[in-house]
Amino acid sequence: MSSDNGRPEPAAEEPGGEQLALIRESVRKAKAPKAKPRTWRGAALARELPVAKVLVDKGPVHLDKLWDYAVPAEMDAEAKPGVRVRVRFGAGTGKVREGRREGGGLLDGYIVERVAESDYRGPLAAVAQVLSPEPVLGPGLLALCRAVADRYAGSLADVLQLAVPKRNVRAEGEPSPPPLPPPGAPAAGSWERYPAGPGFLDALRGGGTPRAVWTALPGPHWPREWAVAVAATLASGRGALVVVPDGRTAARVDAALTEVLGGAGRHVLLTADLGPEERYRRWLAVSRGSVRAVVGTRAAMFAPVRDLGLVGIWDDGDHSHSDDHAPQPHARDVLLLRAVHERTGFLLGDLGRTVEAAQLVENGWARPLEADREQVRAAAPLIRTVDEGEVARDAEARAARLPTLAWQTVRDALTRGPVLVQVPRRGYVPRLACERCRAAARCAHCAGPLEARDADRLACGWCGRAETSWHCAECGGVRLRARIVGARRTAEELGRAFPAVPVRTSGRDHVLDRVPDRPALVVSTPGAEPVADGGYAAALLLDGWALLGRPDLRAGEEALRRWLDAAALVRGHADGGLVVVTAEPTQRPVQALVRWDPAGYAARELAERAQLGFPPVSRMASVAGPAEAVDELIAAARLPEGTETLGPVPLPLTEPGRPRRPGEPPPGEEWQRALLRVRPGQGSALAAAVKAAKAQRLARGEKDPAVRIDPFDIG
DNA sequence: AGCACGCCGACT
DNA sequence: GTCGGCGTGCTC
Repeated sequence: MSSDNGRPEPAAEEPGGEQLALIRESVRKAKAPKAKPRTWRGAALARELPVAKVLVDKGPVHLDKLWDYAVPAEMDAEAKPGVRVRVRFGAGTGKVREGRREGGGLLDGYIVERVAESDYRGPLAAVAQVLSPEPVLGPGLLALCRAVADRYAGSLADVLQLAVPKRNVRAEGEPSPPPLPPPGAPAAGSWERYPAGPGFLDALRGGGTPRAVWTALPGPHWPREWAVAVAATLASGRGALVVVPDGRTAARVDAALTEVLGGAGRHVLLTADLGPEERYRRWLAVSRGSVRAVVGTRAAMFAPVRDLGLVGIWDDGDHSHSDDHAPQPHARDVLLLRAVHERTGFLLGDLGRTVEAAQLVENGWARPLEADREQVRAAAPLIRTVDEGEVARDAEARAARLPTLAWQTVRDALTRGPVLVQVPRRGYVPRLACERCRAAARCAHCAGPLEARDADRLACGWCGRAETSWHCAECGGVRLRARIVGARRTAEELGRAFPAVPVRTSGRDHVLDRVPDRPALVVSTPGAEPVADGGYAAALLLDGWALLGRPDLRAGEEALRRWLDAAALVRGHADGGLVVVTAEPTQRPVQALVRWDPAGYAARELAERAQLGFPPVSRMASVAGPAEAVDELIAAARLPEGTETLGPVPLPLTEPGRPRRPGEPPPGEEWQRALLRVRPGQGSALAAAVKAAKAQRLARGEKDPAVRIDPFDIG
């Protein structure tokens, strides 16, 4: 019964599509293009609801609407809402010539709805084929995808490609296991360490929808705490979804869930490294309601969990939470949308705190879920700082390239266990800073970051204005210093210094998961730190200035995040854990680390962003493309009143050979980028205006600039 | 994206 | 007079 062939041979064997195509052709022959809709009545159409509203999933963006197709009677049973279909699209009108088949190419899509009548004034083509009877796009998932598309000024089709996995015939053919009954309520366990912890769990267990920003205590307990929160939600008869930045973390939470839920039947792990087939198998288990708890990486944010009671995200500052496919939705935002639309609880957990999380707390949408100061002090290691200036003055340190305190700390700690050494990755471009107070140099007009254009010319990276008489807004200084990325400290160097101790490395290429509880030096780049089974005895966080000097609005936040992540792997103060960070002790992120006060840091940062008109308080859209395209899009958009346009400024050329990231010019093309900035509360109006302008331009077949809402990687 | 239709210049 | 340029617009 295969119907996939390109040969239009025996009409009898080809159900539906061909037959209706013929009918339609005869209609066209019989009468002029317009009028006479429904002449195809009498064909073998479904008796009830013979019209399918179809969402075409590939092809040009402006097809971002529903199209009506006729449902042949043979397909009636299978052509349910949510199933994948193929339809003929385009160019159908004129091809009456003999010897050629009518209709344009076959496009994939989904049936969104079955209705009784079409309001399209013309003959309907038929659904060409139901690809599979599996309803993969339910009403909830569709509504979510629509909301995400609007939020990001993107097309529904683009979002669907992120949300619905590719079909796999084998996985789809298998039944999913029957659902297990909800588990019993778990004990609060280490959640007791947070005053509001047990109450949060009680609310979940009781069917409530609590919302919290959770600042996790350093140490190894948070994966299990996630598992307990999920179990409490399952106990209420609802589902739960937790999104984490990477597969390593997902595996840790998955293991904790298996433990807490007493087996693997009630939850699934959804990560990219499963491969398409297994991933689809698990996704189907969720979609079919046989599993109601999901932990996974960012694509799992769309998982169609039935009767969702809790959405969670861990470490929302990690860049992996932002999808790199258009329209680049961020897991935090998608889960926020789900929490609102699906009326669920919300838990954002982090060792630190992003400015966005601080905003959720500040505007009262979520409650802080934090431990008392004494708990924090006991769980966190002791933090010592070594000033860069001190390193320079200390002759011994300069020779050894490590300050004395760091040497002593390592030597001492190595008698008690492994020592972690965090070394920034190379390739960070430092930004310009005041020589006296080291505040970032910002544009006097729009507060964008100043950049050195060539030899001595300064210009703003946002609005492009030249700066000829810069002076520091903080201290009045007039001299800038451009910092240079220093040499990377290598594992070999440390190996020579401590010949008796094994040296392990973990970085982009080889990421270690765990290291045993034995003396060893573990050299790692930020984000790749292995977990030490008994906690590290100490950690060195080297070259802090390289993290702090990044030309990014989030440099401080990001540096603090990297440090907290590494320091959280070190034994607590009570167990002798010690961290040495080489960075200016006067810098705010450094002070926040020493006090272990990420919430305070984020609150201050948020206040400052508000004052300077930075995201996330102000909302922004970035528009990048060829100069005319950018200008035209902005001119055509009916932007909310008071929208500021910064730029356009030329973007750096893409070096050939390097994989191109979205929003970057193709090699050889010169692109401009403008930033649109609106006041708080106008973010969705901005997205809607840009989306409308994009659609309008695309309808005329013009090249569309790359639009990004809330870009986080700007100056 | 394709592929129509549609309204102005070089040609038999 | 006709053929044909590719500039707008539609595709169920």
